[in-house]
Amino acid sequence: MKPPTIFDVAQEAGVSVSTVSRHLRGDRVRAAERISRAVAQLRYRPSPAAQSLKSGKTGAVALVVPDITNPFFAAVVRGAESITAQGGHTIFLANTDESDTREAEVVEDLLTRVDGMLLAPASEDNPSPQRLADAGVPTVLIDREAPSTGRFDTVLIDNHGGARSAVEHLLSNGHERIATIAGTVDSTPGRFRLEGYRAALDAHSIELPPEFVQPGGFKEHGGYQSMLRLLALPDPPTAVFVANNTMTIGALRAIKDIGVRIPDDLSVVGFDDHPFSEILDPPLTVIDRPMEEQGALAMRMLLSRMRNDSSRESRRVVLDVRLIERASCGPPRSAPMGARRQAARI
Amino acid sequence: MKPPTIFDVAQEAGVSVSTVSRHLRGDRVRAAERISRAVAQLRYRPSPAAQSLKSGKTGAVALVVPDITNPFFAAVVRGAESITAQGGHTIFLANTDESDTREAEVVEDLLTRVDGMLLAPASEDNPSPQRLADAGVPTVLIDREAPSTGRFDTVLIDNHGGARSAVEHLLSNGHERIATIAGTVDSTPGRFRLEGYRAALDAHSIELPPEFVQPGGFKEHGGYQSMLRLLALPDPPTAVFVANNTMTIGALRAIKDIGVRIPDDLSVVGFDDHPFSEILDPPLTVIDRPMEEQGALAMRMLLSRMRNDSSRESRRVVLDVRLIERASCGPPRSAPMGARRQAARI
DNA sequence: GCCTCGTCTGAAAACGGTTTCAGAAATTGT
DNA sequence: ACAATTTCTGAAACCGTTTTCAGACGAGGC
Repeated sequence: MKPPTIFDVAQEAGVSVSTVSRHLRGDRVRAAERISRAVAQLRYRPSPAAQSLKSGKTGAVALVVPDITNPFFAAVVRGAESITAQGGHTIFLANTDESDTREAEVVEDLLTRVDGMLLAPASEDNPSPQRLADAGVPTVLIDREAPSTGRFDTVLIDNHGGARSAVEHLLSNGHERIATIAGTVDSTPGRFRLEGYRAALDAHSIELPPEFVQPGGFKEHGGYQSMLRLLALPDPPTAVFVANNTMTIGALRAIKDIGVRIPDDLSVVGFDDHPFSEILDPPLTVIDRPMEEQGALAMRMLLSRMRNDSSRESRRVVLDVRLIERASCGPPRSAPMGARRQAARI
Repeated sequence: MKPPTIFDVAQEAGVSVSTVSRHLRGDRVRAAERISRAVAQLRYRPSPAAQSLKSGKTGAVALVVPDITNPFFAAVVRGAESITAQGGHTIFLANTDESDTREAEVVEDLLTRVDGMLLAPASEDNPSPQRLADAGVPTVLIDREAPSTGRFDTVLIDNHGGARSAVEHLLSNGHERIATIAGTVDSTPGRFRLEGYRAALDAHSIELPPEFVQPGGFKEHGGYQSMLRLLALPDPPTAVFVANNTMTIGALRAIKDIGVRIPDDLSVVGFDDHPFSEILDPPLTVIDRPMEEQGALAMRMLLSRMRNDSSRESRRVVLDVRLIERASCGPPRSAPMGARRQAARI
C-alpha cells in the first residue's frame, strides 16, 4: 500500500541503505545487481520530498503567466516544456489573470517549491521580480520587463520594431489616417508597441488625432469596443493597427457587426499570428514572432542561470519579429492612384 | 542568504520550535504575538519539502494533457486552475504530445510528486491510469476513458450526441452526401464522434461510402489532407462534419486553397467553438461544449476524491454539448426545393 | 495553603533520503 | 606471506518539519 522506501530496498537486497543510495547515484557497488533487482521488484522510486529536503533542490521550476488560454502563452509553455522534458525538471504552472495581487500570491506560494522561475509579470511596476531576487530564486522574465527593479535575464521580442513595421506597411499602402488599438500601457508589450506606432507616424510627420489611440486592455472585449469607437468617429481612420491577438478578434467582430469591409473600407494589421489568421476572409496581415522559441530560449537561460549560481551578469535578449503580408491591407479609398496601383501589384 | 528555518523563528521569538510549529498550525499559544512578529520579520515560509516528508502529502496535483496549445486543453487547464487557486494546491503541468510513451514517462515522474492527478490519456488502451491506480494516486480522467482498466472518475462530454446532432443538422438542411474527417479512433472523443456520425446516417438509412470517412488524426495537417481527398472524390460530399478544432482549421485551409465556397458548394460543421469561429466568412457552425467547466469539474472531483480516501465508488460524468448554428451550413446544390426553402428561412 | 486538574511547553523521535567518517575488505607490490 | 594501498561498506548525522510524550505551570476547589 505505502510506497516502498530505500530501507525496504536495502533489506530486500541485504545491504545497508547507504549502499543502495550510492548505487542509485551511480557509484560502483558490489551488490549492484541485487539492488537493481530489488528496486525493480518493489517498484521503488526515491521520495522527492526527502531528496529535496537534503539537497535544497526541488527539481522543479515555476512558469507564471497572465493567461494560459492566450495562444501566445500556451506556445510559450509548450516551448519551455520541450526544454525541461530533457533535463529532468518538472514544471509548476500558474495563471495570474493579469492581476498583480494574484501574481504576488502565486509567486509567494511557488517561491519555496522551485529552483527557478519563468515569469511574465502582469505589469511593469509590480514587486514580484524583486521578491524573487530577495529570496535568491533564479528568475527569467518573459515578454515583459521589470525596469523598476534591478537587472534580470529577460526574453523579449522587438515590440517597437514590430509595431513600427506594421504601421510602415500601412503607410506604404498610402494610408495616413492610421489608428491603433493599444494594450495595457503599463506592460512592456503595450508600451513599446504604442511607441513603435507613434514613432512610425512621427517619422513620416503625420499628425495623430488623440482619439486614434484607443485603449483595448489586451482583451477581446476591449478590442471590440475600441473598434466600435473608431468606426463611429466623424472622420474615421482608413487603417488600424491592433496591438495583440485577442483584441484583434474583438476588433474583427466589431468590423463584421458594423458591415465594414476589409480591406476596401479599412485595412487591418494584427500582432501575433494564429492558424486562423490565414483562413479569415480576407486573410489577416500580422506581425509574427517565434513564440515557442521564446519560451524555449527563456527556459534554456533559466537552466543555465540555475547552474551558474547567479554569478554571471544578466542578459536581455530581443527576438526578431516579421511582417506576414496577407490580404487585409490595401490602399485607402481616397488614396492617390500611385499607391493604389502599387498595392495592386502585390 | 539561506531561507530562514523554523529554528530561526523559534530563536528570534525566544520559544521552542514545537511552539512555533503549533502556532503556525493554529493552536493557541502564549507567545503568539512574538512569534508572528518573528515570522514576518524573517519572512519565514515553511519548507514544503520538509512538510511533505513528514505528512506524506505534497500539496500539489498534476495535470497531464496531450497538447497545451490546443485551445480546448488550455481552457481545461484554466478551469482546473481556477479551482485549486482557492484550495491551496499547486499544479504541475505536463504535455504528452499525444504520445503514449511520453505519457508513461511523465506519469512515472509525477507519480511521487503529487497527491492526485488529472489526466487526459493519449489513447484508450494505454497503461498510465492503471499505473496510477497501482500507486494509489487519486486520479480523474478528462475527456478520455480508460475502458481496459477498472473504473475511474471521469469527466466526459456527449461526443456521440454532439456528432449526431451535427450530422442531423446537415441532414435537416437536405444533405445526404455527408462525409466526416475523423480523429484518432483509439481515443474516446475520436471513437464516439465517429460512432455518433454513423448513428445519425444509419437512423436515416443513408448509405455511407467508405471514402467518406477520412482519418485526420486530430491534427491540422490531417484535416487539410483529408479535406483535399474528399474534394478530389469523383462524387464528392456536399457536407462535412469535422471532428475537432485543429482539423477544422486545416480543412478550411484546404477549402480555401481549392476555391470551394461555403456553404454554397459545401456545408461544414466543426467540433469545439473558438472566438475565431464567429468571424470567419461565413461564420462556422460548431458543436460547443463547456470547456473550462469540464476542467473545473474534474478538479473538484479530484479534490473530493483526495479527501474521501478513495472509498466512494467512481463517477462518470457526461457534460452536455450544444449546436451553435452559424452560416456555414446551407442546402446542398442539388437539394430538392423543399429543403432549400426550409434552410433559407433560418 | 495544598491538592487536583487542565493548559501550555520543550525535548526527542520520526519522515526518507544523502553524505561524512572510520573501519573492513580487497588489491597491489615486494 | 606481509605491509601499504585502494576500494567498498555500514553507522550515524543531518536536512526542516510535525507530533508524541512528559513535565511545568497556573487556576480553581477544598
